[in-house]
Amino acid sequence: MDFSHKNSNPNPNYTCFSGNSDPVAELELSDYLILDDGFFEEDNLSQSMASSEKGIGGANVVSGATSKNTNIKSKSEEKKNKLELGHRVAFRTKSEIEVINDGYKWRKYGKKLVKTSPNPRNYYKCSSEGCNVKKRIERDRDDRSYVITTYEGVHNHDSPYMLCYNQKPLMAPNAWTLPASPPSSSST
DNA sequence: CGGCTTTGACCGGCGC
DNA sequence: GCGCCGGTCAAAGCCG
Repeated sequence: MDFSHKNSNPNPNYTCFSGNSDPVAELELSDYLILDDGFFEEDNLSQSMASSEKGIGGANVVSGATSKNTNIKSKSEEKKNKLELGHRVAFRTKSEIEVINDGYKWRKYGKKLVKTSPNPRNYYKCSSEGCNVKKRIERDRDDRSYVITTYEGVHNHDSPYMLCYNQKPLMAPNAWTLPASPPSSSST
């Protein structure tokens, strides 16, 4: 697996976390799935995950769905973007905490109790300006010690941790704080 | 005071 | 056409 893509999906085992009492160190990545084009039925998430445990590591990171960097003008517009992006990734991690620190800054915008799971599903958006990536977090309905995280979209900026990692040997306490504008290194 | 979380309401899609 | 369900919005409250 290659997690080193600049703009690709977040890696739970991020290097920069080390030495900062990071929660990630307490979890283990159990499964990693690509949900591009939505071939994956969320309703079967747990079951598919469980079965996939027989052979972990077969998924490849699919990059190339460059973010449209669209400002949301309406719900329909957003849904359209979602369809255009069509770039989803889900993975299951064994963790006591639900919010996996993946190096990006997320803002919670919703919480919903869904039929497919006894556990509430939490909705997060990337709080970085212009970045329209979303993620859903819910506990595995079969094994609540696992957290299922689904990412939707691709970040059009580097992770704050990445910046930190590139600039400093140690992470500043407020490393979350992003510069006013995304780094110019983002794809154009 | 600013940013974030919480939570109920609302909206659109889908199945019956 | 109706009801259900998932996803999102937005106001209010909380916290640093």
